[in-house]
Amino acid sequence: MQISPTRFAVHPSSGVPIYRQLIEQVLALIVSGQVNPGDMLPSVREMGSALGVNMMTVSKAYARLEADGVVERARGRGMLIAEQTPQGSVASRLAEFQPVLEQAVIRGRQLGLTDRQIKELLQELLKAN
Amino acid sequence: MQISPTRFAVHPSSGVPIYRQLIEQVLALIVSGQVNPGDMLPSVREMGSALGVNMMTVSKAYARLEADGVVERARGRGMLIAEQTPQGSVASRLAEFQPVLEQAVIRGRQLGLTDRQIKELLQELLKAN
DNA sequence: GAGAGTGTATTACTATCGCTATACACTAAT
DNA sequence: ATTAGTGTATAGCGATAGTAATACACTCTC
Repeated sequence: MQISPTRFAVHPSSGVPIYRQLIEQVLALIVSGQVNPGDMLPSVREMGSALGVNMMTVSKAYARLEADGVVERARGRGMLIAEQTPQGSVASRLAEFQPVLEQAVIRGRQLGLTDRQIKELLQELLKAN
Repeated sequence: MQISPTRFAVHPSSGVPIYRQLIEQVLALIVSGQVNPGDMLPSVREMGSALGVNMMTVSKAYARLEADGVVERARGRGMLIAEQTPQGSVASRLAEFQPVLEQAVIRGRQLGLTDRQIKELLQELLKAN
């Protein structure tokens, strides 16, 4: 499937870098199952002109995603969503994930949320996706 | 209580800015109950020389914490841990927390972790602190 | 009021980041 | 081979971030 650039939107003055917004949106599309391995991302020129940003900015986002094994480059043809095959043992992936979740927990606690509120929100988020 | 500077450690070449490392560590000490409202942070000079960084770097961390209401400045005396009284309704705090947790969830999914694994890790982290 | 303890405003230097313009290299189809 | 489509290397510009040196302002104690 050809992924339409209308699936994406950036807010240049949001403080969040454009290329990072694109990365987040691609990842979100993948983990929520809206796009699948083999699907093709819009070309850097197409995406760039649709969003009003330079194609190199789009390329930078794609390059990061490729480095993380999220997409694959098909030379001369474009970028396609890769088969999502996590590397390493479950234990090592959990170890990588732990500090991420831990920071979120600290923030939640600092906001004065109860354990229960945190758990319920997680439950919702897991269900929503 | 006077908080000892030996409770802190920074890794200047870690890529994470020093002042940000300090902020994280102060927050972690608070949410885990290891320090309490009224406790005094090390002076910027003491902390700075103990960690081998400039006192202005420490001051920057303290300033951020103060702006977030985490610590209070006692002019001429030092910085002390503030009473942690979250502002705003529970709903607004949950709204603020949601994107934070959501990003963590996306990362976990991308690492190929199951909902169950994510929930169990959260459970552990909540219990640990 | 002097001294020793606080934090901070100012200034400056460096490195990195984020974005862009342009020219190049590759692939597929004609 | 040519063409039209891919992504990318390179270089440069502007802004911001991170750290530091110095001088200042405040508070408490004596």
